[in-house]
Amino acid sequence: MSTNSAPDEGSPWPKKTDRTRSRALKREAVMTMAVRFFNEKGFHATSLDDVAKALNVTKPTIYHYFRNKDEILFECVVQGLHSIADAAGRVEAQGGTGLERLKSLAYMYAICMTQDFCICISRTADHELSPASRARFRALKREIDQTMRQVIRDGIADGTIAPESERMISFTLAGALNWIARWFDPEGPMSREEVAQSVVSILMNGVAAEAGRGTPVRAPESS
Amino acid sequence: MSTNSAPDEGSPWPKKTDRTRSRALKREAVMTMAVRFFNEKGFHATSLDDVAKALNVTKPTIYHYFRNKDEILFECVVQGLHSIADAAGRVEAQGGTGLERLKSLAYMYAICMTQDFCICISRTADHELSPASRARFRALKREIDQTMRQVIRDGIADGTIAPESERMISFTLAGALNWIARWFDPEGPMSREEVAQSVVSILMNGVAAEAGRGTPVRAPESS
DNA sequence: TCAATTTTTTACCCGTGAGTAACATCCAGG
DNA sequence: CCTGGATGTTACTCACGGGTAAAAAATTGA
Repeated sequence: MSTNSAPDEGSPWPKKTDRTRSRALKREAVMTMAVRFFNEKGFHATSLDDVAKALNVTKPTIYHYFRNKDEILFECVVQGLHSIADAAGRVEAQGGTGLERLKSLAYMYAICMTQDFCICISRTADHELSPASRARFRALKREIDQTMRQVIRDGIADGTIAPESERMISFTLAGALNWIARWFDPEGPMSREEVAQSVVSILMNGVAAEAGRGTPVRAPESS
Repeated sequence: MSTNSAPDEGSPWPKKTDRTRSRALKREAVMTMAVRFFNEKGFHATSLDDVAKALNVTKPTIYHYFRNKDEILFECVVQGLHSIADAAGRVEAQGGTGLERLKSLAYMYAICMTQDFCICISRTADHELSPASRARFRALKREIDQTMRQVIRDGIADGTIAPESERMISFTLAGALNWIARWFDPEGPMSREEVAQSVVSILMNGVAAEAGRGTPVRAPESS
């Protein structure tokens, strides 16, 4: 990384490191504040003046750390996506049946969805991002989706997951899990762990009691 | 309605009716066009000039039929909510066990979520509405939620629905169902009926095959 | 202490889009 | 045919907010 040949072992830390560290810290501070606004008021309704004021600085200061508003949003969702992808990666490596791994994955996913950067994912429609960011956003989401589908396929293969369409299962799970971001309240009656536990259990075992399992849907007459 | 005392029985329809009818038709036309833009580009990113141009009129014409932009969005989501509430009402009246009624409700809900006005509900964050509209929006959603919870309670009482938390069940279902609005593509491989059928079946019966039902979630180590 | 660099501010520009005023047009009914 | 209401247009106002230029302030290294 460094261009000078002197060893980095010297006790007094090189200034450069300190500089970049504090710069990174300030970027983080901007993102943490911004994501809170985005989640509460929405991306469009949040002005960078709002964010700046909340950080006790002025708008151009923010532009010293980010190229534009889009970049801030993008880095927020990427941060969230990384935390989910990490969890997914850990689960993929873990042993067990397909169902066991899917449970772990869904549980971790649910936990993530109660935190700011992931909440931001769920609330961000991709048309809010610039075309370039949008493409990368979608690609990252697809990666996670692929991991999930692989686990589902494994589970269907080993007989622990019901042989429904893998595509429909992943959409259904993603829906229920992403939706958590919309209603979870950290001040509410249940902890994030309890919520995750409960939602996953419902998804895995279904809503029906043992008795009525497998009966077809009866739609009411007319449209 | 009319101030004149003459009977409305005359064969040639009174002009007043015609007027109000065409006015209503034009309001509808505006909404149908607007909702398409809202769903595709988002509410904030849609300008009324866009909508007007697509209808071959100018912006002030739209203001002749709606007080402001908020009113348009509000009436769109209300239209969607009414279609869901109607379905919910029909299901509530229908006989059968709690589970059977919940299945019907979820099925109808899913069908609705593939249509423009309901898609708009799912994509509309309530901070996009004015405080007044937002309150009514929430109230309508709560009504539907109450109906759903009642059905769930009935099902738990009659033993056809698993005795999980009614609140968690309704959130999980709502999430999976509302999410349909985000990914369903009428041009895609499955019809709306097939999608609804499949999602409902997964929700009711769960993802797990018979074998692995009821085993607890194992979270991967660390966070 | 002084020069160079980074960080932050003040003071702007400018495009966009909601909403309006005032004028034109079209139609009924007397 | 002429008047009044409904419908539509042109031509605007105006606030808001993303983004920038340039100067000031703070920091660092010598």
